[in-house]
Amino acid sequence: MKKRDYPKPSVTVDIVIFTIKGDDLKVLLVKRAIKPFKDIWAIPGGFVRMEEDLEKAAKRELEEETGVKNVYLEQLYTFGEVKRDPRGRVITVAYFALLPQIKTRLRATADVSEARWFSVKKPPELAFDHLKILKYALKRLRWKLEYTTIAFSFLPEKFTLTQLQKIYEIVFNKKFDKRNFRKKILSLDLLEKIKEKKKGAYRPASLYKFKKKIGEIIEVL
Amino acid sequence: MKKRDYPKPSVTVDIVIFTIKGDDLKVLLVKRAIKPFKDIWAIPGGFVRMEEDLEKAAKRELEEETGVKNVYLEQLYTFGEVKRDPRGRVITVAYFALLPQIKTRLRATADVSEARWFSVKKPPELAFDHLKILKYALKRLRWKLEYTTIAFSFLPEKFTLTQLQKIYEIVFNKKFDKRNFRKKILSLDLLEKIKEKKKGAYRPASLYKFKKKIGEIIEVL
DNA sequence: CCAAAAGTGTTAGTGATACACCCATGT
DNA sequence: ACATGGGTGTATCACTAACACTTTTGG
Repeated sequence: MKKRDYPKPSVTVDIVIFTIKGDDLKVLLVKRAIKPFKDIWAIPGGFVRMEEDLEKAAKRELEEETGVKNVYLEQLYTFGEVKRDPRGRVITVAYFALLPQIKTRLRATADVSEARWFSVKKPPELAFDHLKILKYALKRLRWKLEYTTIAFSFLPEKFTLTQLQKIYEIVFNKKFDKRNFRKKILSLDLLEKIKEKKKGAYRPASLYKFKKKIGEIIEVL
Repeated sequence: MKKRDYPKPSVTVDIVIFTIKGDDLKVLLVKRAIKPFKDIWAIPGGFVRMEEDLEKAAKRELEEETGVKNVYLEQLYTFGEVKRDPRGRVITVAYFALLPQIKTRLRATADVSEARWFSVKKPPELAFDHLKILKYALKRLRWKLEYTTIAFSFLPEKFTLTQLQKIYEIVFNKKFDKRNFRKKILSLDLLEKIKEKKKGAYRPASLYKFKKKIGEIIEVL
């Protein structure tokens, strides 16, 4: 039996890409080169192609914007209100991604004149319902950081406990007690101390690495 | 600027509807009356209409199947693999709903020859990737029961602590200690003891009601 | 008075928090 | 020798888990 073709909504994937730079949690935003919301900042995304899985579409967009592969990526929520896009019915499957503190080459594309990292503390005016999406992503990020091991996704392979603690302090925007933090992290038995030490000024810190493979996230509830 | 119309995926909402009957957690399934997967059981759902919000579509489907309104409903996940529907590209936004133990009038529709409650312990063969969706919903249900107050969504307005405990025991498929359970629940200060007692054989149990309005779910982490 | 479910406290162990000083290195 | 971040232990408190008997009612 063949079904008549009813009009269909458009489907996009948008990706809230977080990273940590300096003392700030940053989100990647793009400036729209086309209407609607021309010259307004937005969460990067694009239409889902017919022949590509949703998650693959998200990965493609992520790589197009940042040049980065193999990072933590998770589906966030699907936004499907009728009136959220003035052009017509658009359903957006939002993802969020965490990038380690590496140099990314941000790229402009046909629809986008500029891409930049913004502190989540003071985002610019955002197109569509993207502020809502960003807030939702932040909530989920904090939650995941508390109850899983995704924090490691922000770090390079080798890192110090102080670096790790700083990730938590930045994301939650508060200080933690050094001894308690270390006790708790080490008691989870997720880290391996490696011989190497961090070079640089002052007393060198021990480097650790995550025992599990990259991308393997553990619930530590 | 008008964008050319590219081919678009179809979008459906499917709803995993749970309730508790007797000593079993049940899920509502429908038998498909049309191809593909004709006469195979499936999670109820349907196409999203252009002029209706996603969540509204889910509520409509829910009411069509069960005649019930105002129940707990939450977006679960969006399934968007290319090959998940043999008819072509279909993206499914899955929801899950919890029904109190009430008499529902299950309804057949044009696409559905029958609707029935199945124990989640032994579901029949399911169409499409619906087994995956069901498993995902179960996982989320258990999680939510542990860390929020959705358990009350399974109960009528007035209930006994034993009824509440039984919900937990059924969903987690294990026994809990009566004293510890009561202590914990009561310490959350969510329940109000009401004067009424449960009538029936043996010692009558105190009835309680949830202090918050229906649908108000609280994280109790 | 018997059957059945309701109701109730204490103890031990575990994990969370609060808190301050010495150490290793580079300059 | 000093400035800077690295590294460590203990005591208290709150929460969790284990465990068994008495009470109330209907029949």
